[in-house]
Amino acid sequence: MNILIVEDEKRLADALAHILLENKYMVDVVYDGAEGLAYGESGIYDCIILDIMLPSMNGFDVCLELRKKKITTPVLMLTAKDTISDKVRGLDAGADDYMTKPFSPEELMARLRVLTRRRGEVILDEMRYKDITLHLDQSKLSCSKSLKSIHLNFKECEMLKMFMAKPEIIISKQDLIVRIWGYDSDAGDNNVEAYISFLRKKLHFVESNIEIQSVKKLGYKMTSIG
Amino acid sequence: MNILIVEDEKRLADALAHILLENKYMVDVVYDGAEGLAYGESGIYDCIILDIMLPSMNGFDVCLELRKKKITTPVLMLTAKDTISDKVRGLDAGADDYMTKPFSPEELMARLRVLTRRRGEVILDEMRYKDITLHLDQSKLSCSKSLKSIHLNFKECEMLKMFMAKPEIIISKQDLIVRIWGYDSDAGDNNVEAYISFLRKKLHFVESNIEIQSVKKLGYKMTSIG
DNA sequence: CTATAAACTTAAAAAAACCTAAAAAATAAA
DNA sequence: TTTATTTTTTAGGTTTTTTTAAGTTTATAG
Repeated sequence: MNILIVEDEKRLADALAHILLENKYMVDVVYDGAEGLAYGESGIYDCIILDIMLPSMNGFDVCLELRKKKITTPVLMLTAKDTISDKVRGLDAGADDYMTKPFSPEELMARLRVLTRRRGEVILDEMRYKDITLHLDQSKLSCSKSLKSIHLNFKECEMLKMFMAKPEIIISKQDLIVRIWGYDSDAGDNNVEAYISFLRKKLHFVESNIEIQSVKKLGYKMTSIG
Repeated sequence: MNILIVEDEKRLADALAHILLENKYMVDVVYDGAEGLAYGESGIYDCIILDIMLPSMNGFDVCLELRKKKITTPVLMLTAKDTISDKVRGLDAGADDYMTKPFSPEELMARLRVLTRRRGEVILDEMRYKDITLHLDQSKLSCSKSLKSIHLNFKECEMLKMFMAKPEIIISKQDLIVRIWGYDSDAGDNNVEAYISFLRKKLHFVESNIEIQSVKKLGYKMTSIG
C-alpha cells in the first residue's frame, strides 16, 4: 500500500509517516500543494492524505485538479479547518473523507483502511479465490481442498494480495514493483521473478488448483488450473 | 438514488427521510436491526444509513452480516456512540463512513454524495470486429463462432490491435513497423510479413471469417470473408 | 504467356524473457 | 551479542519470442 502525505507542517507530516510505516504502508511525503499534485498525478498511490492550507496551492484545488485529470485515488483531507462549509467544500471537491485536527491515530488508521479496501469488495480479514484463502491477519495461505496452510512473509503476502484482488487479470512487473517495493526503489524484474517463484512453491505446497501464469512481456496473472 | 435508513428513533428517522426526499433521493425507513438487514440484503440501495443501537440486532452486526453476504452497498453509520473505539469498530465492520450525532445535515449530504458517486468505471479491455474479439488484458484472440481462442504474443497482439482499430482500412508496412518495432528500428518488410503469416495462422485456428488481405505495394487490410 | 518483383511461408538461429536454487546480505528476534 | 528470518543477488538453465534467410507462391506488366 502506497500512501502520499501532503502536509506542510513538517513535524506532523513526519509523525504521520512514522505511524503509517509502522503499519506497513509505503509512504511518500511532500510539503507543498503543487508538488502534492505532481506526485498524486502519477496515480500510483492507494490513498492521498491531504492538508488544505499549503504553500503554492491549496488542498481543495489539488483535489479538484486530480479529479479533473481522472485520478481516482482516494483522498482523505486532514485539516484544521473544521467548519461544516469547509467539510462540504472538501468532500464536493472530490475528497473521499474529511478529518479535522487534532485527530486520533486509531480513527485515522480505520478510515484509511476503509479508503484502501477496494470499494464494492469489502475485505475484512481474508480474501478468497476458488480453493485458496489468504488470511491477511495471520499472513497465512490455506487451501480448502487439502486443508493445508503455510505462512507467507510480508512481501509474499502483498504480492498474493494483488493477485487475489484482480484474479485472472494480468499485473505487470512494474505495478508489482511499485506497490511492493515502492515508487523509487531499485528493485528489478528479477526481484519479482524470485517472489513469484516463492509463491508458486507455496501454492504447490498447499496443493491448490491456483497457479500464477506468466504472460511474456506483460506480467503475471493468477488463474485456476483446468 | 435509493437510500435505506435504519434508525429506531422515529423522530430522527423521519426528519432524515424528509431531508433526503427534499434532495431527490428515494427513501425507505425501517426501525430495527433485523429488518434493516433484510431490506439491505435486497441489494437495491445506493447507500444505507445505519444506526448502531437498535432493537433486535445492533448496527455492527447488521453491517458485518451484509458484508458476509457480499452486499457491497455503501454503509454510513450515524450514531451517538462517539468514542474512537466505536468508530474503529464500525469502520472495520465494513462501514464506509461514520458520523456521530448530533450531525449537520449539510455534512451528511456531502458525505452521502461521496458514497453514492461512482468510482472507478470499469474499462472494457477488449476490441471486437465481426466474429473475433481481441482480449487485450489477456493477449488472447477468440472467435464467437467457434468459441475457440488462442494466445497471442506481444507483437502479434500489437499488430492485430492496429487492424482492429481500423477495420477494412489499408495499413502500410511502414506504419506497422514504426508502431510495433519503433521509429528507428532496423526491422524490414520481411519482419512484418512473418508476423502477418503468424496472425493468419491464428485467425484460421480460431475458425474466424476474418482475414488479413495483402494489397500489393500498399500494405494489408483486415476484412470479413464473403 | 512469361519474366519479374513483391509477397508468403517456414525452419532454425539468435535474442530476450523467464525460472529457480542457492548464496549473500540485510533485518528482526532472542 | 547470536540466531533466525526475510530479502536480495547471482548465475546457469529453460522456454518463448523474434529475427533471419532461403525457398515458394502469387500478381501483374509487358
